[in-house]
Amino acid sequence: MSAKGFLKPKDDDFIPWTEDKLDVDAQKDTTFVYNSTPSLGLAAQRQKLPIFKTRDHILYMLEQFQVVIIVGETGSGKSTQIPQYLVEAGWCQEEGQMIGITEPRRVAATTLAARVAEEKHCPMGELVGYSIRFDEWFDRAKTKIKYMTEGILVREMMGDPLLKLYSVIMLDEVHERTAQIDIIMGLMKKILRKRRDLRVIISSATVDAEYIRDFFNANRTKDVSKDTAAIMSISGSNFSVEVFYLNEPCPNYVQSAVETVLKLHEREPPGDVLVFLTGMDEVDHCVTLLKERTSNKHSKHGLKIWPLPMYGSLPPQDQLKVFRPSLRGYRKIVVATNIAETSITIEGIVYVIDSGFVKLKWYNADTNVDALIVTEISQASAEQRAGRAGRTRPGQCYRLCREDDFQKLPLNTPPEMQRTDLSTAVLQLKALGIDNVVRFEFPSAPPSKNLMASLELLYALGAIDDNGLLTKPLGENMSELPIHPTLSKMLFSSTKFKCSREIAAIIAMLQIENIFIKPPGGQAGNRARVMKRKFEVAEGDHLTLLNVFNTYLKQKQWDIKLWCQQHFLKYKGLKRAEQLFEQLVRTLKRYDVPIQYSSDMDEIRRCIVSGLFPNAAYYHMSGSYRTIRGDIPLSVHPTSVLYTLKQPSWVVFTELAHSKKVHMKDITVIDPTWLEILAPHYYQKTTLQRSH
DNA sequence: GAGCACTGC
Repeated sequence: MSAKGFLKPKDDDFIPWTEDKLDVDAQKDTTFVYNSTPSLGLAAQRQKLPIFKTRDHILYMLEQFQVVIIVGETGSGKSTQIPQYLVEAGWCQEEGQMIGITEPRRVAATTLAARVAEEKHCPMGELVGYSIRFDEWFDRAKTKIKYMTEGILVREMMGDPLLKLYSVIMLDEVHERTAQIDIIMGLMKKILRKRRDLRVIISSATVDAEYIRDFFNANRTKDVSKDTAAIMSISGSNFSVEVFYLNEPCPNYVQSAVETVLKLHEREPPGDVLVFLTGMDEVDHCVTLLKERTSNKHSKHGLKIWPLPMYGSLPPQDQLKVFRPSLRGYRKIVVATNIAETSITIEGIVYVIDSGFVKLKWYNADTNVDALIVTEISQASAEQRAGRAGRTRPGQCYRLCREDDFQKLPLNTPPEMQRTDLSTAVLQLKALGIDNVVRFEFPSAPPSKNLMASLELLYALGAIDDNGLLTKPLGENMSELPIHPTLSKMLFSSTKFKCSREIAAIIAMLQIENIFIKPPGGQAGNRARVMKRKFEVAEGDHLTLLNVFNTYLKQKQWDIKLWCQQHFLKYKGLKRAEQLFEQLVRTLKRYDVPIQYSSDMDEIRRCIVSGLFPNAAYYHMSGSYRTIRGDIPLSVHPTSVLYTLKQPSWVVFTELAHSKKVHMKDITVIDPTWLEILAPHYYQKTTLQRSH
């Protein structure tokens, strides 16, 4: 059955291996006692889920252990069922106590809450509720099951350090190891020492279960009966997936993916295909190649192929196409970025082709910013991708590498904490009472170089003092805002420049990427360029964004969607910017910062420098920019308004994007004397003169 | 001449 060029691995259906391993471990830790309480009032449908037979087991484990790590595949129903079991078993009987469940994504929090509310036949926000930014639906008196995003729980910890509102916290999808979940786990370990009654359920899908158990296990003796954390596993309802490898390493995975699609298409029975590549360019290229190679060609099953791209920046109407079932006589080939690994699920996929690569954020301590780098995926990630083939029936996964090389891949993707800019996380930890972040028990310690760089930045911004303590009020106020510290500094210094309203607007706009729609080439492309030019100002991108935002607000009376369309602006993006803007204004008011309108563009630019001064660059005689500190060569990003204008001598930027070159994004033209005045502690006059 | 995916009182 296997397509040519692929070797069948030794009896290696990928699903059972984690499970077997973990089951053995769980058995070692404890003797299971099943109590036989009859489960009353449960819908028959719920009882059919694979998790149901382990219901009593889970409840038993929770009585024995403070922390229970549950390893289960998607489709086991753990995210919807466990909270209900807990309520049924009386874990929320105490007045006002709840079960809290964290999710890494907003959609997960809302859709899970909706499903559980439906199963419980209750209106949303009563017994079952959710809380995500800008949208919450729960009742302090009635809600017993609350789904939320991870960030929300971190915020709640700032006001309720022992999480007294909760009797059980369930952390879902912990294997994704977001920065927020690592903060939560580190703090949770401290909370558990103080609150013996609190229980934590950790749901994870991969091999890091043992690592997490050891992290939480408070038992330092050899006597396993004293363990406080244990693992149990739940089988899912996924079908088996047969895995194939290449005989020879492949030099070009896009090309190899195309060939694999074509071979598979000719030989294998009907069923849709999902191809994993790393970025938009590769996806578009692959789709083009597939279309070229297969015009009018039918497979032996009489099928034609229907290639579709899928990535985050694709217009929503095009994204929706991948969810449509294949037309009769067609085999759907979805060519996607990592978006299809966890964020979206496409039904009907039977074949997965995995390039083995992904673009990941990596912090660069030299430039002080995150860069996107094409990286080999981990084995765990590869399993997750393969699993996408087994959702409706047994599937196949073709890995575009040799099996030997696959075995050499890291088991897990490094947690976000070890890869990305830590300044926001460090500021949050300080606000959560962790004065010495170097000694904080991170589930996985970040590189100390990165930690030091973030402390240095926070110090330069004035958020922490000589002792590393949060300054009052600046550092404390900054930690409350869900934005990068350079931006929150900018916001709080806006009082001095009497332009808080405009700075809030600029920051809100910076949170939305690609506010300008770029139609694919031709006449529309030209019109879009003309429209964009209407908003552009020579001072740079920040003031251009302010211009767009202000003009948008003025249009409000009229048909705003049409206006956005005519000006090639994303209506949804602007709508969200407006929401963010209002939230920032509310926060400012809470701190008694007056909301001041300003039309003094120089003052606004000075205020921008007061936060972005660490990201300053000058025009070098070599014809490109250089960072003032470190002398790293930089270019203007093609989306910047400065790209087509005469290159100014001095700029500050918000972000860097690494591709072939390092590009500055969202730039403002500055006067170098502002750096001397606004950041004398950071730049010495001599450095600036040398650069000039 | 260029954009993995998320998130946040």
